Amino acid sequence: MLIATWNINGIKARIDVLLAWLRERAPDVVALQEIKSVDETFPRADIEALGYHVETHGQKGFNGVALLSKAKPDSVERRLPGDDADDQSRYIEGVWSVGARRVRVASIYLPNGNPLGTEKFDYKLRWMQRLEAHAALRLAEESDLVLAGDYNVIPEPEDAKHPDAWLGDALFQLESRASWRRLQALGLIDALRASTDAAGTYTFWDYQAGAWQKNNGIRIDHLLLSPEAASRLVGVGIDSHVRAWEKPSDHVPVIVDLSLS
DNA sequence: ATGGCTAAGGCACTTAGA
Repeated sequence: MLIATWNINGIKARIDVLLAWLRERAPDVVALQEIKSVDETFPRADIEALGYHVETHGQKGFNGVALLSKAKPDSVERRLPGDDADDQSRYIEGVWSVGARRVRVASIYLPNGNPLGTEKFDYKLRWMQRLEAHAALRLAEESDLVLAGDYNVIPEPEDAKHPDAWLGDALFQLESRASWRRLQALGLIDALRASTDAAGTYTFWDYQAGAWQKNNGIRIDHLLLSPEAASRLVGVGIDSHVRAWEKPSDHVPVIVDLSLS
């Protein structure tokens, strides 16, 4: 079962690229972030024509997450619990039956948090605390769980081409990285790091200053797996070639292959 | 100290991203 995450950076601007990648990869479940669209104007027909079911949690102008899947989910939940006043669309999760197993997949768009010293960074850290609490509840179910998304966290220095350049950035702050580590202390496994310790495995390259051409990237898009899911992990990939396509997102898809059923 | 680009809203430029 192929499960992917991709910050698409605007679904309407990226529909052709998305359809081409869906045809090429034929993933079973796709977690999208930054759809930058309300639910009503999400281009669902084009995606449904390829045989995908579409669940959105959109917002006007920015943010927004979605789940695409070959099979219709048994159930879907929107919003990360823990703050009823939070009206930013950054979380959606679904459950699919695969044989006798139940697989839960979340699409997460974690707040960027810049600039430091502002409410935005506080919001990022509070959001991460809420994610920790929610992940702990889900892990207690002891079943297949994939928390996929744009975490906006550079976990370690080897996850950036120029780590020093990120020292003053919310993505590489000790507090952000500490919360990331606490998620793993709960039992979640970083799928990419379960398969390789290689440096230079990036998922984002800025549009500016020839970052792609210089491979000046960072790894911020992640799939965290429950122990049950991790025991079925048979492959991890970063589809970095998509970054070289016409009109690309600045993020690329990251994908895991789970051997279920 | 310095975001060089891109998307969206809405129709000139601002906000947001990472």
